[in-house]
Amino acid sequence: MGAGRPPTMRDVAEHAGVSISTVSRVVNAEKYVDAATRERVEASVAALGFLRNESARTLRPGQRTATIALVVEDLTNPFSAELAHGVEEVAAAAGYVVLLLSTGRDALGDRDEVREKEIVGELLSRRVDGVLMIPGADDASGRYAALAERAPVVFVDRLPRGVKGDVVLLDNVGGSRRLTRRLLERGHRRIAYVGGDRGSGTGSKRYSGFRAALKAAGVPEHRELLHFAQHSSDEARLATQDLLALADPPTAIFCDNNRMTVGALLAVHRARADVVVAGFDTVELAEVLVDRVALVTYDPVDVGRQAAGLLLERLDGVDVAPRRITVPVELAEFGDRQQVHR
Amino acid sequence: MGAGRPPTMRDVAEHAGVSISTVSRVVNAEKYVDAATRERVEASVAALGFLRNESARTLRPGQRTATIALVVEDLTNPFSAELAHGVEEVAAAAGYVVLLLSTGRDALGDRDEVREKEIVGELLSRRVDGVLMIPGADDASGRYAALAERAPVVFVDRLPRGVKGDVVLLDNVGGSRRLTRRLLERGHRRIAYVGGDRGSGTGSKRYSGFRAALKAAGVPEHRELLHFAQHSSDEARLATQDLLALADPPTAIFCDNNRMTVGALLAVHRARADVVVAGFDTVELAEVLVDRVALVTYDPVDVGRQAAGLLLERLDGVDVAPRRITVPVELAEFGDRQQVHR
DNA sequence: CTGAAAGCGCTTACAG
DNA sequence: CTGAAAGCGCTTACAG
Repeated sequence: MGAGRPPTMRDVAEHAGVSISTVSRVVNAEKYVDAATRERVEASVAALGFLRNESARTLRPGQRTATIALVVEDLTNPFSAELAHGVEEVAAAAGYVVLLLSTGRDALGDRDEVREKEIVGELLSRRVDGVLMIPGADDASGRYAALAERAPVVFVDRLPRGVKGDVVLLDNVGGSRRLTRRLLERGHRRIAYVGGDRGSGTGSKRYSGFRAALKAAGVPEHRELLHFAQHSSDEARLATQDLLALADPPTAIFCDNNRMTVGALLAVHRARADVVVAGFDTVELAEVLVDRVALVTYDPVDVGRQAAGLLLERLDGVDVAPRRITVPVELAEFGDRQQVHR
Repeated sequence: MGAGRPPTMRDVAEHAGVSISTVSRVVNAEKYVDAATRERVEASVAALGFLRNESARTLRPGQRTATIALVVEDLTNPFSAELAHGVEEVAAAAGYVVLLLSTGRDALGDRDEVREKEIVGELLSRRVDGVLMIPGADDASGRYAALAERAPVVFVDRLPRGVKGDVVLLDNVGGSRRLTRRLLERGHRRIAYVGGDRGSGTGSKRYSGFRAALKAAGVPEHRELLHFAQHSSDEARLATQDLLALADPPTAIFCDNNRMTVGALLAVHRARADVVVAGFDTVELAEVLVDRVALVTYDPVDVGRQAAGLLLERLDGVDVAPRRITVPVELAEFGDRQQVHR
């Protein structure tokens, strides 16, 4: 490891007996290079194991770094991981490379703003060509706007308040409403809600869909059935445990993201409770989990592909007003006893 | 988006009325800068929104790119995603950024060598400071060796034949052996094996552990119970289906990675079969899945942290013989009917 | 088709 | 403590 100084174009030029300009032309596959010269240079490139220094190439204004960044909160969430997969796939096919940054969360479960500002600086310093980002809820500090001013940004999953830019969204309201309506159709009237961050655009959208469905059906919400601000599957598990212990427990539990669903499934399984677990997001092996599960599903890989596609278009010079793609979602039911039967 | 040319040190120098050298000193927090000068420069940096161009900095020999690369096969595998999380965490804390590359697999389920060579070129061109890589089984083409010659590489999960370098391994043989022994202790004698890529160091290690346990117990292997080369959970599901349909079906099924386990769980669940599913790797919600599950578990995030740690040490100049870390694994049983009872 | 030269934005001895 | 100058490895007009 750590060999000597890597060969430069100058080394190649000397080896091939041509000028640096000519080496550059060959390396960049330009036309108007004599076939024999080209061959000689290519032989030297191979002989020396020359690989163009990308930092040097990038230095000249107007040159791209061929790098895009993906900023997520936490890659251990399958949504982020699958998203990243879709992004990488599309980026690689277009000759881009992906820089991966995690924002993490602070002790309260909020985005770490300091870390996010640090990340924005990092991205701008490195002159990435564009950024894909799952943003926090708002942009009070102006960090997203500052970023978007200097580089094309495509937001994923939500658009922070006060920022404009391309965005790829899920049908959060529609998905929640349809799932809730389905539960109502099955006869459920006491439907609990176990939700994550209510401040995140995503969470509030999903809750509003849930609410709209109840309202449309004339079914009242029950205070004691609503649990917000659960920050982990473990917290969701405990919340669910509480719900199941109520004198008049819910017959269905709506979970507003995959972490919540996992927690609820665990609690329901352990209690051998007779309740439908309904959730937004795919959970692997859902059908094997609990007797009765209903999910809002979609393909996070596809979300990543679409977001990367939008960004690449911007990088190719597409200069139109901010665009919005909404990825459709589907309903999936598992277990044959979805109906309420109490 | 896409503002004008970003400000350079020269702009800052003019704005502050000092030389470029002085700006550089301030930006790099060097000593021996007059306090007043420093303040003036810092004010100009803030006023102009200056961010040092990292490509330019990097150009000078001996300067780091502060970039490490992580090369995985497929980020949709939770192992890779959690690994990436651990890597990013440690890298970020040390001031490094992570470039994420996926090799993918070709139609036959093998590593795409062409893509891997492309990736190696990309990494070297970008002068990443170091590389973390889950390698393919061998290095017939010499691509890993070529990479390791020019940059510090830490291999993860397996060391390709014919290459030397630091490596972080799991206790594949030991984990498989212990799990298999446990099954034998529970009375199982007909234990099937559903395995992925047998050529990958990982797969062959896990199989040899399985085999060693059977041998030690004097239990013969049965040809019809061995299914190798399953490339997806779906293939594993079908293989399991076949196993369950045998005249004399297995009482336990050993799955050699998480994909296999998922497939087996689905098949067993659908068939309501009375069989223990045993597997290497964690599968989320394992306890909720099937009546009887036994797993070899470990923390992939920790694997990532350890691998990144080794790499960072190399980058800090640690110059010792190739090192090997083996991450311990644990056994976890779910369900209270692990014993064979037929 | 090819080369000499300027310049990209930094860092780093070298003077002072 | 500060500045002028060289140089990192490329690309790109500009001549020829």
